[in-house]
Amino acid sequence: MTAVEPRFTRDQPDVRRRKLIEATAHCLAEFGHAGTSVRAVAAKANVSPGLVAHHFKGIDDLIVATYDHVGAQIAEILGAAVDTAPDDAEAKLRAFIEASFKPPVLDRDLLAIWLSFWSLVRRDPGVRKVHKKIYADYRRRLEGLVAEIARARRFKIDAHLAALGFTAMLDGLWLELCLDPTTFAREDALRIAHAWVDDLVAGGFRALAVKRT
Amino acid sequence: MTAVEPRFTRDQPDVRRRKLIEATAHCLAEFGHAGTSVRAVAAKANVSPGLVAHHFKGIDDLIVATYDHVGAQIAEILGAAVDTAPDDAEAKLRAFIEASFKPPVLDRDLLAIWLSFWSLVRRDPGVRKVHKKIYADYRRRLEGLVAEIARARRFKIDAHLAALGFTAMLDGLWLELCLDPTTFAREDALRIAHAWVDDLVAGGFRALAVKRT
DNA sequence: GTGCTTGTTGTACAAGTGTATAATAAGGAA
DNA sequence: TTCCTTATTATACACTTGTACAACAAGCAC
Repeated sequence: MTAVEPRFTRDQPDVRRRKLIEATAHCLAEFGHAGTSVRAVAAKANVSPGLVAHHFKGIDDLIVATYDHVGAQIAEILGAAVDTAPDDAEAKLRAFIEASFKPPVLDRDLLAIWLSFWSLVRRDPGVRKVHKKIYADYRRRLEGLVAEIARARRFKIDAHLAALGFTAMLDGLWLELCLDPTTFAREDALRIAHAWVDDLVAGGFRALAVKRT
Repeated sequence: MTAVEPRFTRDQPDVRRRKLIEATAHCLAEFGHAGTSVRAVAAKANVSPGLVAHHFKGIDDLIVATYDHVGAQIAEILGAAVDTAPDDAEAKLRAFIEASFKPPVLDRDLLAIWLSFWSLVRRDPGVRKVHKKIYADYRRRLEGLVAEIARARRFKIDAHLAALGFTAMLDGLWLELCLDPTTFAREDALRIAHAWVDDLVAGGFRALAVKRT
């Protein structure tokens, strides 16, 4: 009854790919972009280096897949926060803010993934495409909420521009908070973001009322 | 009269360091973080690889020096925009905005430097220190202008928080514009940033009036 | 001129990189 | 069971990387 345990286990391609993607995320978090190589990922996944090449074109391809995967997770978390909030555009916008500034969104490890992905955007058209899609979805959701608030409160605003600015502010706060949590706290970021909504609700940003030409 | 030209020229250490720093900036812009090695920098500077090691501890040290150098340049450009603007806080703030969204500040090459520096912040305490200093200076200038506007217009605001939010928005717009200039234009970024100032001048962001506890 | 300091080169080496390859074996199908 | 597909391993190769080192020479002091 000496069960000979197999030297390795076979996985379905998509299962193995997901495991490799998760290993890549851990490597980026632990070693950064420079320390994330095919071999490092393979070691993290307890797998031979050759297997990585069998499933992905290279380390860049793997990072793109990781961004795609993690990006979808984040979008789902933020989406869930909006969906479970009361049926009111302002409440949903505030729920979005709350979800943005707590884990797992507010997370240094996540920034590490984002940074190495951003550094690929310029050189790789495929990467650029994924980045564009994720950000477009991200902005569309906020733009819809802003437009709905304006409609309910009966004032005009260029929701597209307003959402662009709001997205940038959230992004900037998130980035700087992940980079260096000592300069200001997440409570500060929350106050700033909520104050922006206060101002929007009060009919602020009148300068953005006219549709851009 | 066959002038034997010297095989190489000797530079003062600080001169050579600056040349290497500029070569590093070019490498980061052209090849990205992954393609910026001691050898690549040396080649770009028409210098032997060994010389880089003679002046800098390694490639990371060089990137930090590059960030420090370029960061000071940018601070100077933005500072000059503020200083040459009319003696009015609002005008100065708007001049700051204008300078932020045109070259050489709005520049993909600059983002490449910033990205590779950000990716070092987490791991290296020295890098963290430089980053902290540059951002503190950056925010202090904006905070001063915001406070002056509030004083002149006789309303209360937490200038610290307001400047934090404004900085984040400028950062976010700048980042996304450098990453992908096709989604929105610099004119959009300008409108958004100026609208924020409009709102500030009109006494917006009243939610930030109370000093944080 | 002469000598000295040190910026600079060229080379060498060990370690790490991506990738290709043949050999292996896990696990489902028949 | 037997066969077959292919996920997986192990190894090898050519290349790049950071770093160390001795030799060299530019340019200043004298």
